[in-house]
Amino acid sequence: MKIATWNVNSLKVRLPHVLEWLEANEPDVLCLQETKLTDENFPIEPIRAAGYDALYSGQKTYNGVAILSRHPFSERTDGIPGFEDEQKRVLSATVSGIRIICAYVPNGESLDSAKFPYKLKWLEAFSAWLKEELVHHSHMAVLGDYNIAPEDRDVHDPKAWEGSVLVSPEERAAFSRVLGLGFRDSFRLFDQEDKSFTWWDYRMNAFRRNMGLRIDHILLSDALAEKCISCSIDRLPRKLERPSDHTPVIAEVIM
DNA sequence: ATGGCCTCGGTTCGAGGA
Repeated sequence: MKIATWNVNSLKVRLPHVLEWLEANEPDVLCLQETKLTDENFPIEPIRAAGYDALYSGQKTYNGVAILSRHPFSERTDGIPGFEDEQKRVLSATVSGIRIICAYVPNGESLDSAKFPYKLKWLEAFSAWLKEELVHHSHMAVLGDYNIAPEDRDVHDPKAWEGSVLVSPEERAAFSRVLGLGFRDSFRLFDQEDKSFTWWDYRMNAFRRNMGLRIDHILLSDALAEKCISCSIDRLPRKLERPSDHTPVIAEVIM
C-alpha cells in the first residue's frame, strides 16, 4: 500500500498536477489539504475518471481536506469528535484495514497571535482523540500538513527561524506528545538526504535556494511502522508551472 | 532590506498562508 499526503493550496488550481501525480505514482491513498473548495465544487468526476474515489470536507476560501483512494472507504469521521470547530481540517476513514487520518493542523500565524493558542488547543484535542483511536485501530496513519518542523534539521536555517511559529518548543512538544502515544515519523525510519524539506516560501526564490521546512508528515502507529518499507518526499511537482508551495510525501507499507 | 509570492473573494486591495 502506498499512502501519501499533499497540501495542494487550492485543488481548483492544482487539479492538473494532482491528476498527473496520481498517474505517475499510483498511490493507493492520497490525503489532500487546503483544497479551498466547498463540497459542491469538488472535482469528483475527473478524480473518478483517474480511478479514485474520494471523501471530502471543504469550505469556501480556506482549509478543506480530502482523501482519495483506489479502495473502498468505511468508518468516515469528520473533524475531531467532541472538538467544536467550523474550520474543515480533519477527515478520517478506514481503507484496507488502515485507519487513515488526513489532517491540516492550524498554522498559528505567530507566537503572539490569537491563532497560536488555538493551534495549541487544537493539537491537544487532536492528540487526545488519536490516543482514543489507537485503542480501536492498531494500524493507523496520520498524514498531513502539521505546520510543525519537528527538529532543527527540518529547518533550512534554524537560527533565522528561532522564535517563529512552526518551530517553537511548544509546538515541537505537542508533536512529540503525538509520537509518544505510539507513532513513528515514517520519514525518519530511513536514511534521508540532509536538508530534506516539504515546503518552500513562494518568495525569495526559496525553492531554488532550498530554503525550506519539513512540516508535512506521515506518522504511522508502531504496529504499522513495522511494515513500512519506504518514505520519501517528491520534489518534482514543486518544479512545475504554478506549483503548490508544498510537495507530496509518500510512504509504502507491506500489508 | 523583516519585504519579496500565491490564492481567494470580489473588485483593482485585504486576509491568510508559512
